[in-house]
Amino acid sequence: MKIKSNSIDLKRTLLSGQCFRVKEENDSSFTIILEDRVVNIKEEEGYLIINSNNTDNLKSIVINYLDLDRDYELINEYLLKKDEKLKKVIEYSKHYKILAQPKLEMIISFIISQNNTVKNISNSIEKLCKYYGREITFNNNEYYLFPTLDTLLKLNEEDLKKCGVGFRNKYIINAVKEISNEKDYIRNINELNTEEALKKLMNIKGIGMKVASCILMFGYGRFDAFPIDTWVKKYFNTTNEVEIKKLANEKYKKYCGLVIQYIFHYERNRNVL
DNA sequence: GGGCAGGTCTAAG
DNA sequence: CTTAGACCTGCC
Repeated sequence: MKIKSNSIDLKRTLLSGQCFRVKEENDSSFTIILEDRVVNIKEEEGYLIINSNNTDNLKSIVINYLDLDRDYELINEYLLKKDEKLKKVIEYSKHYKILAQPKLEMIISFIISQNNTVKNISNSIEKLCKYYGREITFNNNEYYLFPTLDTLLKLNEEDLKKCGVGFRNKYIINAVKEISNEKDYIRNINELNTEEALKKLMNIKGIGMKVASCILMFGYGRFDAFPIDTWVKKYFNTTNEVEIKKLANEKYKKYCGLVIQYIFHYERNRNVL
């Protein structure tokens, strides 16, 4: 299958640290695991060549995941008008998009991310999927889906330790319980405004401000929830999160989270990607 | 080997 | 309400 690329920069978008389960292949295509299937994407002259073990509804799933329908050009123009100093940041990030990733996976993944390195996070998630996710064969390789809520619910602390998540095992068990205790927990989050959604997520032990923001940003496409980390603090030259938040909210309004993510991307990756 | 990594919880002032 | 310490693990 072939769709227009809408000038997405696959490398920067997929390898920038927002996605923990992506593999860059030798032919410079990318393989990702998306909900119920394995998908390979290759960029070619303004188009994306898509392959998958399951072609049902594939087009709209990929478009949604890569956020291809959103007019980033328009947003970027708006932001640049608001703040000339963003020029370098936006120039670097203009073909970078915010992925819309599976929500449960985001919740668990970002709980694992706390006080951790990207490499460790990826390893843990990979093991979690390999041990407890459904196996899929694609192009003669084995892949594993992210485990379902019901499967996760059956795991004990030892099962999780085997995945190398360490002390976060208790957080995951607790989170999974909370989520399944409320009917449609995952969907209910989406009914709330961003501030309420953050609060609700943070009721789960192991989810703080940073993790909750990441979940809303990368799972729910909330461009006004944003993760403040060391890179962002460096850019603003202050460690005061309240100050950064206020400043960004006032200046960039409903795109403040996107700007923060651009800044993170720029500061963290510009020397390597 | 010690230190550290996209944080969060807990206990104590 | 603010602020140290502790925390699994793997890799530099």
